[in-house]
Amino acid sequence: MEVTIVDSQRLAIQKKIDKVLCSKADVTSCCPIKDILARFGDKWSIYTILTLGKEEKLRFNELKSQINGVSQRMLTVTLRSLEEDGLVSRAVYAEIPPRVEYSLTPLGEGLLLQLLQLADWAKLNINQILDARERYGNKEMQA
Amino acid sequence: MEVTIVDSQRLAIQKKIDKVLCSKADVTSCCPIKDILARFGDKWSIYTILTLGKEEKLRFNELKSQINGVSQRMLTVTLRSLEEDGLVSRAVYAEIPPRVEYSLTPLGEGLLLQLLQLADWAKLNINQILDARERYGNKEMQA
DNA sequence: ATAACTAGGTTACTTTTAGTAACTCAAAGG
DNA sequence: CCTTTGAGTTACTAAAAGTAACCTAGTTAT
Repeated sequence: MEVTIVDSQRLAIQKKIDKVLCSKADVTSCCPIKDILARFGDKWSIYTILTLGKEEKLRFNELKSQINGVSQRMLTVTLRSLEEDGLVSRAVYAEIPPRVEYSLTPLGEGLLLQLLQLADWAKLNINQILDARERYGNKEMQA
Repeated sequence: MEVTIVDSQRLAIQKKIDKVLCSKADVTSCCPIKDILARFGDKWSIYTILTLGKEEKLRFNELKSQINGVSQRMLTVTLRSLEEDGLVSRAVYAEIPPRVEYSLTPLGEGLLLQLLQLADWAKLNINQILDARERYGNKEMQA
């Protein structure tokens, strides 16, 4: 149970990594994984996608109240960038007061499914990570 | 091919999301997915994990030259935080000039496998995202 | 013997990005 | 005519990412 990657897997993994990393020269221009991860590196994007995943449509203030701690500006900025990438769609109804409904696009739902897979791994391993952090903290103390 | 999530899946997904989001109150304290994603939200962590995945051990400057564009400080900071979380291990040899070897821990290799899965999705869908961005850019122009 | 090189960092500084608080719009209700 | 409502902006501050120059201590080259 010590080794996660066995030698037979290693070669295939190395090939895959090479493809993911693209050639060294143009990491910034073509690397899809960087692009995708940059998308939810900021903490609000994940919550926004997950929250929108629960109900098919949500209005701005419904989202704001369900995503605990987000400010208006941060939610606006997050939604705009998700919309820009085609992960979230925004429907504006010309009413007063205004009504705007947000929902995941099919592409956004696809990403949601990936996030949930990652969440499964996270749930299984979070304790190992927390333990490691604690050990590291103790080591720091001594130094 | 339009709809990614069919109704039969919807309920299971909603349940999963609820678990992932934890209760609204303690998002900051317990949410594993936030913790995991926060880990490679910064752009260098992904590259570091992927690069370490290719070879079992790498020295500081080998890493630095393989991760195109990273500065010494950023690599140091990134490696320290990965080490803190138990994803990367750091072996120091008391020589002059110093030798320090970095490698993925089993936990880190587990995360690597997850990242590669995500990369598969990213590769399949990056064009849709780039197209959406272009459309959005054009819409902006008109406004 | 001193200048430059090495590996693996730090320190001090600058630029981006995240985040907060207060303001806007236009109509409806009191 | 003053407040409320929903969905945002604007102007500002705090925090994070990133850069450039420096450090250490022993080895080789001049």
